[in-house]
Amino acid sequence: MQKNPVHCQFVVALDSIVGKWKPIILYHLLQGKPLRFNELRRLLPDITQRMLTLHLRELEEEEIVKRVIYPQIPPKVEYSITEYGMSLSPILETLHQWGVAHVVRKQLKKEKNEQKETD
Amino acid sequence: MQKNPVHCQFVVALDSIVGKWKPIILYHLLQGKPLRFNELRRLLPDITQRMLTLHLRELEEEEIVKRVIYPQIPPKVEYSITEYGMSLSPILETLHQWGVAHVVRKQLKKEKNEQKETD
DNA sequence: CTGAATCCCGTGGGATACTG
DNA sequence: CAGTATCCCACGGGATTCAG
Repeated sequence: MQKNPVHCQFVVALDSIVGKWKPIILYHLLQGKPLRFNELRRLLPDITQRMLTLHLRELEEEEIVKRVIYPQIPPKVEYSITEYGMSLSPILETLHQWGVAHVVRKQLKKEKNEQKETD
Repeated sequence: MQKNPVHCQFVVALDSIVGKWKPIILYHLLQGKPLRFNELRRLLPDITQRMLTLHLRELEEEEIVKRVIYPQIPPKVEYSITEYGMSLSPILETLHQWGVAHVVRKQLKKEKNEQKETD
């Protein structure tokens, strides 16, 4: 191992971001408002409880997300982005912009192909 | 599907970048010089032929990487970054920087913990 | 409400051998 | 040299059930 050129550490960053639901979780938390477990669930209708907790735990582990437990019945837990997690904001923004452009590009290409077929 | 808020398209970008070896492949190709198949293999000592071809095919599919075949014996194939692929450069750079910082941060934390233990 | 525990499956990726 | 073709396995992720 450790053969990665030091100049190539995006993998590290990717590890923190990758996971089927992490991006969208981060997206919602980056809105700023702390969200309860079930609020997140509602925002991600297709996620299972299991995956939501797993991903949140991982993000918490890396101090990207903060978990606050209010000791009361019924339980209340709030998740929010940490200050450190905020540092991801610009890179997610960049990724987002590229993503949008990429989608547009693909779409244009598709239309061109369909154009050809009707020729 | 299609429930992703339009404002959250980093997934698209991530798809183009993610894959065990894609980042490092891109890193090498972004150096600018076209590389032959076996040159890439030598640069990624642990990758299998299979995975190298698979990842290159995927990158080619998205027009991030260009594949040029020189019809000769023995065969010669060169891979290079496309102009479009170059547009990934800034986001990889950003990811890289964050990755480095993240590693440093983790290291510092680890040292702090070890410090505590010796108290 | 916020989880943890099980069980299960598809697929990304590895090892190895073969080919024009 | 630059790949395919097979076979195989680990693991990320899903469905479902139980619990404080």
